[in-house]
Amino acid sequence: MPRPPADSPRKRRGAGRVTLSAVAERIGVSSITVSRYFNQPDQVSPELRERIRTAVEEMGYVPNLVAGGLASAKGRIVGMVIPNISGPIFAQTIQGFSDTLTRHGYQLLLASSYFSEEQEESAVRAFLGWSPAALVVTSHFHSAGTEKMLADTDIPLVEIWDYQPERAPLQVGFLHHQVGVSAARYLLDKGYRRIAFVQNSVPGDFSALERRDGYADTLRAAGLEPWWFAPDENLQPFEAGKQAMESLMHDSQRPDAIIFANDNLAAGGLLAGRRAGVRIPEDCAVVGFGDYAFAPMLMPSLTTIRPPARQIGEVAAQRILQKLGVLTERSSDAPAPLECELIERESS
Amino acid sequence: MPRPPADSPRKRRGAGRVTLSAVAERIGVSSITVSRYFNQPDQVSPELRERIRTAVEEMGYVPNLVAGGLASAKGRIVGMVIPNISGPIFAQTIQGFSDTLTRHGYQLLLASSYFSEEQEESAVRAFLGWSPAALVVTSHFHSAGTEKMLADTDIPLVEIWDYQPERAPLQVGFLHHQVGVSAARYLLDKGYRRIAFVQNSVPGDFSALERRDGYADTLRAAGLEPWWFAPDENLQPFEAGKQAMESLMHDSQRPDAIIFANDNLAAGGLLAGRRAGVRIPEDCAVVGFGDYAFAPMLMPSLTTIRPPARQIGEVAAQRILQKLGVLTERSSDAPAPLECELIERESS
DNA sequence: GACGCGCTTGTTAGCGCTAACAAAAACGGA
DNA sequence: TCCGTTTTTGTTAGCGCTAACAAGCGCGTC
Repeated sequence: MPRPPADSPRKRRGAGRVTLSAVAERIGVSSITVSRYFNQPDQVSPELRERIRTAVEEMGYVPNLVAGGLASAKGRIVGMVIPNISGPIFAQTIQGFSDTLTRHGYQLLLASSYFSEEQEESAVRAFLGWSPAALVVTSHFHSAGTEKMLADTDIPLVEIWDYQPERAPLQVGFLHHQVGVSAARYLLDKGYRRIAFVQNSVPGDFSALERRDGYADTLRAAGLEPWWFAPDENLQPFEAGKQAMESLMHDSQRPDAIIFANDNLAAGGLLAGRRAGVRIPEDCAVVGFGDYAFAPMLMPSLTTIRPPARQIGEVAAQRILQKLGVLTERSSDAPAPLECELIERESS
Repeated sequence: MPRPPADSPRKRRGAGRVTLSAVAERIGVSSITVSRYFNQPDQVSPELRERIRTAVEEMGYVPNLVAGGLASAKGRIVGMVIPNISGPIFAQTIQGFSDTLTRHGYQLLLASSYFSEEQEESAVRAFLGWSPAALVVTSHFHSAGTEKMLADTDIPLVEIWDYQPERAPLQVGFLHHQVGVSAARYLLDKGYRRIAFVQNSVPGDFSALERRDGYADTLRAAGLEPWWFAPDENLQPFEAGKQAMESLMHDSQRPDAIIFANDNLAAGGLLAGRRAGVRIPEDCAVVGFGDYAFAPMLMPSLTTIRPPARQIGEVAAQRILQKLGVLTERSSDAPAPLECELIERESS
């Protein structure tokens, strides 16, 4: 069904669109009344409301949010910059965020940064041009330009994924360091002593390093020496995990447990281990991070730490809606880090 | 770092923002010249360009895209409505779409429909309010209201995921029916004869039904009787897959191969089969759809059909950019369905 | 009956930018 | 040198909507 070309006696600009004043004229009221019908319906008498509703429907009027945004200097749009969209975790965060926002009539403007500060900066700049009602960025690492832009504006900001007490009011996330601590402590409690860590192969993912540091601190506190393996940067996570497992199994200090920076790595590790005849968890326990969809499907199923991925999105949206006055603040909303959960399965 | 409150002698509206005319005034030109600097730089002399560049940087000017969009009646924003964001396949499509768009200076406005025509309609309505440069919707099933809105506007439209020859110019997707045919023919060629199909448990996902029909047609053409199992609608796909496998294994007509409507179902089937002592593929072959990330990690690894998920997003974006005149059409761009690939692994 | 109050509707003046048209400046060839 | 053409810059008039203020109206109160 091809669209017709622009209408022939075409107007100079904005051709063809049904406007607010057209609706108003049709039923003989002023345009501001129709505007109120959409924005503050209680201020319009029920009788008029009904007439407007009918006219809007008949004429197929769709409010021009661009014009509305310009006039009121606040559009019902929220920008979100996230490292990637298709990652199993961030996708859930986006979904939770989008669902909560949409329920309250806000729209989501999305861009991905691939952990690059430059891409983040250009996304933030573009978003600011839309005068969004709020902005969401991932983590607390930003370029100087981004920081400046964000500081120069009054637009509410939320940082997700990480959590830092000193920036608490604007953060919705969890303590990555604590994740490393939990994983290490869990393995120590089970009696493992030669515990290695496998880093993420994605450059720029600083939160993975914080998890590693949590692991390292915990081992040192127990009088043990932490050590980690860094896979080649150009490898896909699954391949990187295989490489790590193969390498660690040939280490003179062969570990009896491995913490992987994420489940993709761990899945690769599991496979490489199985191929090399390593019994898991008897010879070597494995713990991942992320609780990706496949974690319970693996063989053996994967012990992992589940981040509150969807919850982060939902809470971030709630926080924003509160700042905008759409949601009234609930009493128990003192900023606090969200909780991760250790899911124990067969691999440990 | 708390934001300061609005500046004290606050202006009535749009307080504090650096405007185009402020930049123009600063260097003593008219505002249209600065506007041209951003939109048609070649029309501005190099010397002025340089002065403007400096002023923009010093003043931290960020173009107001809302105002620009209103004035020119075309914003550099593209709306996309997709069933869900966190599904393993659609996430890749979104990523490919977003990446391609962003490279050309367009922004992505995203909403999810959860296969609901009503939610799709309200998303489309909201998007239209932003006068997007183009719109992307999933599949060709829309409510009457959606169809009407889309027909009443000149905004370029692309339908992704499905492909129908009769609507080809606006579709970017593949033939779901063909997927069912491929899977069935593949199994027939390998000598399987009692081939069952397991439906998706998500209501509204019509494309899964088309895959089933492709399977059924192929079996009938081979003189065999197709039959399928429909899991309970409230079950998660993984659980639904288990239920299906358990049920089919107790069927008097026990199948020697099963095609699952997607990989999540298949993964559940694999697990249930293993638990029940069914040898895969010796007792029963399994084929999925989607090539989700975990397909190669399962035990046994899963034979599946890989849809061109990311490619759909990229091609949709290219198609749009061509319609907008941003990308010049390449010769070989006659509309055609994209190709799926059968990935043979251990489960068959 | 005058007054105050709340409710509903209207008037005016932009929001910040760009399309269309217009004019001035630079250039080039006979 | 002059005129036509191209390049560069400016003027004007909105895009469609809403903030702020204003005004009309009905009602109850003293």
